[in-house]
Amino acid sequence: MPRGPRPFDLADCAHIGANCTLFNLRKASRVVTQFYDESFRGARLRGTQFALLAGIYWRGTATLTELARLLAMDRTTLTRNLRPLRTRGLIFTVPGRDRRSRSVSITARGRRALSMAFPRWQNAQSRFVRRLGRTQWRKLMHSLQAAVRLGDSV
Amino acid sequence: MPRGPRPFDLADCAHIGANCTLFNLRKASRVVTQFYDESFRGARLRGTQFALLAGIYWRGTATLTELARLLAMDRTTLTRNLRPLRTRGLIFTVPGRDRRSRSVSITARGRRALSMAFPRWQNAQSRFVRRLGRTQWRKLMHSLQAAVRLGDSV
DNA sequence: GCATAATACGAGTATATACACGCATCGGCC
DNA sequence: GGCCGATGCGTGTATATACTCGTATTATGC
Repeated sequence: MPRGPRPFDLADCAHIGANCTLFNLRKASRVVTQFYDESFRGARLRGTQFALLAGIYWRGTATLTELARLLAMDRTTLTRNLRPLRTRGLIFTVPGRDRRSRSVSITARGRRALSMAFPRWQNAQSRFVRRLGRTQWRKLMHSLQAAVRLGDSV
Repeated sequence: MPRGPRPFDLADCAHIGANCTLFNLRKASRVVTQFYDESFRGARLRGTQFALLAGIYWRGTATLTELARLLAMDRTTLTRNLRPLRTRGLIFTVPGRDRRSRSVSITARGRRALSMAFPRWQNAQSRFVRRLGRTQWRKLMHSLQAAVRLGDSV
């Protein structure tokens, strides 16, 4: 007769390293972050900051909430990530339509920093695509964007 | 006659959101982390901590450096990530072969926590695979593992 | 017009991540 | 046996990330 559910699923935990989406995604994130930051070493921007600044440049003026949603980032995280950029005068915030909201924009200095760092991004990006192979890279990008879309509906 | 390289590549920066591997990977990482952590809400472990604990369980006893390499994680990051697990008595460290090295192992309490949280992981994992579609999920995993392998040779 | 829900934001707290640096220890070389 | 590079770790510092809570403002229902 059945003994009911096992109390321990420990044996199954052995396969988490191979099967867990979260584990593998974060691991890849660490690897790629370090890969890109190699190219940004010695620059005053990191890869993450460069991408954020480029996002602000691309988006034009946006409120914190809009930008956070665009980046699938918690709003309070965005606020804190903006701080080093703001301190260095690469971005600025002004009151939005409401007296509640604040809008973020890139400064001239920010545009200069962006264009100065662009070759470093290009270097990291091309190194990465070459090492992975363009076909495999495209698959990776498609898969990532499919995963990101899951967040939109939530 | 050629004018040399343009001083500004700002126009190209507009495409970073679509092309940058780092940006898209970190964005996906945020989305998926939140997706998994929904299932771990109310539990005493987060998704990341569960995965780390499962890794320690799977690996058996390992030094910090070995484990960090296995996770593609900076050694000092691992030390800090272990702290909350250690404080709660889910893992313990003993001197290794050397008097320099320290080995990490899971405790009985850690095994219990792991098996208690396993259904939550299973819930998140199955929800994710279902939402993404099994075929697309497999592609994602393959792509991520290919990206991770880039770190091995570095 | 006013009470109330909804929206927008920051601060506090905690984890996740990595680099630079320094300390302790080990192994090899003389 | 002692020096010296290599190895293993922890701490200090800084960024990256998200949740909870509190405050201010706006919109809505009556």
